[in-house]
Amino acid sequence: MRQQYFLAPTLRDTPADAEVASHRLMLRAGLIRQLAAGIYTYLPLGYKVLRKIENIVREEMDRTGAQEMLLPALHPAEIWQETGRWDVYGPELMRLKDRHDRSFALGPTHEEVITGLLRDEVNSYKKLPLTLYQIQTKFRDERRPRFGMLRSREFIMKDAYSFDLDHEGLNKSYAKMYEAYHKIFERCGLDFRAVEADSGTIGGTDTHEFMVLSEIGEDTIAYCDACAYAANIEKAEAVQTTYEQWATDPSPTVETVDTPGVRTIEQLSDFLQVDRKQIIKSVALEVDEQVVIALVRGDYDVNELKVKNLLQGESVRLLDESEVHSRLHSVPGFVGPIGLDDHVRLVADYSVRGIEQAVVGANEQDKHLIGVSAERDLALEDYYDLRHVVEGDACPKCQGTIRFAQGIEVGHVFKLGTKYSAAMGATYLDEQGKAQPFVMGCYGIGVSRLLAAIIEQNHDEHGLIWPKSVTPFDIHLIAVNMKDDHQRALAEEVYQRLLDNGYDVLFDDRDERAGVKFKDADLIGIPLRLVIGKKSKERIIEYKRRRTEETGEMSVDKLMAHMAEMWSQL
RNA sequence: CGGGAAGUGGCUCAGCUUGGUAGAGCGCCUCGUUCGGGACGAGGAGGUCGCAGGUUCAAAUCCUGUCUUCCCGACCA
Repeated sequence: MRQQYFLAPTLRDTPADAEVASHRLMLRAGLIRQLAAGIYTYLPLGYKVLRKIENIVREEMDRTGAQEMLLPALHPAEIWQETGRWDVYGPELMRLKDRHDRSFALGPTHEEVITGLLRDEVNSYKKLPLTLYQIQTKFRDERRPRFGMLRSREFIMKDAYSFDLDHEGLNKSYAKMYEAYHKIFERCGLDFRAVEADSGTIGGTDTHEFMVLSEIGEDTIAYCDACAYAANIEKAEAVQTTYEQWATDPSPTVETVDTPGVRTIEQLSDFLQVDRKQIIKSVALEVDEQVVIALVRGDYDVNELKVKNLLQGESVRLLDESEVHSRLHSVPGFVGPIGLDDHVRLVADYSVRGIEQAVVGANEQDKHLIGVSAERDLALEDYYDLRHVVEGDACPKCQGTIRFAQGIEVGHVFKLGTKYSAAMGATYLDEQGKAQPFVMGCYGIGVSRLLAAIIEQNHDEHGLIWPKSVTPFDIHLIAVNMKDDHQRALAEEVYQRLLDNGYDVLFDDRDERAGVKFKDADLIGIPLRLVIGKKSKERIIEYKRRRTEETGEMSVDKLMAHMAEMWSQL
């Protein structure tokens, strides 16, 4: 491609609205332009990379035996109503009406559509297992699109769906995908971890997220410094903490003390001169319709998701201040586990077990209770893992220690089971002629997010640095001075020879000064650069590797041998 | 949805406090000089100052409303 007419408008100044590196560089290097919040145009350069990523995904999917297809992006409301997700999915579902006032949605994911298809088209155990996938534009009306392509409202996703006879089959399909995902992200040149996760609104049991390690990642990963254990912080197991670690003398009787205006654990710890570990934190939640108080030791935080999962609820949220009064008959900042109404469900984290002389809220303005014994005074049936892990926790799998890292979620694999097939009556006939629901898995990769994640891990202060596998061009050929006849002629010759030998070349044939060309080349980040300049009369040209900045010279007559060697070393 | 910031030519921004003529740098076009890390000179094109309403003889500037974008939080595949 000749750069003179190639639409890759580079910017000298950083667009004011771009904060994160990938967004900034994609705009500056001319990969994308923004149309609206979370909605982007892919310019030729950006689209070229995107297609390379798609092809890696496609190759690895095909290798597992999955079949590519394309489902509609526009979905009639009825199919979403069948599974109940028309209501459950909420405002993130982009909805619209046609001229007859019929409701539609722009697909944010395709469980309904694919399950509906299989319900009609596959009826026999003889046709299973089956895995189908597509690479397609998805729509999600994010509350807050941000970080450029990392969280957008219209994005490109690869979604795959497996259909099996039973859970054993699902496990095999899942394992294949899990392995394929590793290959895909390795081929993209990424530093990533597969982590255990919560399944969220898509539903299902087992699930892993694929996280690209990055400081700007929105997810926190808890990983072990000794073994392979890694989990999203929302899911990470907290090891049962034992009584002996913080036991104090047995409690005397419970007393009420005045604590005017003391509302936080920190203030309380200062005010009463007690260790935070001696305070029992009471968090007021609603799980589905049920009011729940979750107890955790004062130096920990409640993981709401764990509370929801313990009670097998569908939703969880904090009660707001007015609800603490109206539904809990307590006072915000002074909520405690003693003297609650019967309808309130009390659950406690392992860390609460055995605390003596504890401090808790009194459910009265400006009052706390002291001298509480968890065993004696709290009517607890049992203790559970309800807290967030913290750095330094013990690993749940080995003797190691938990550390945190930030990650960008680029892939997610779920075992759905029969959640959708049962809801939609999607069944096959087994060998006994009996109808059985498909046992399903679903597997997503945010392809456009992957593009941004690759950039987050592959750039420097000058611009992009493409991994070989996804680079938009193989070689950036620069003629320093297009007005010099020797240089121009040699550049044209080299360009043709590279093309003839199968290299994809961006040829900077613009009538620009050398500095402009070099700056743009650094910004665009093609891994190999060939510069045709002063020594063109001697048929000598220079090369530079973008990533290492290594430079050198070569004779044009040995061009192909050199290129083959340099390319193989990338 | 709560909090904060910002909308002036393609990009980065000044002007607004104290109302009166719309500016700079980069980019773009023409000519000349230059030509290995974002050149220089001269000339030129390009802007209903986000939109609507109000105040005023007069609004980019003051007032009200509204839309959009970004950041933090809440929320979330």
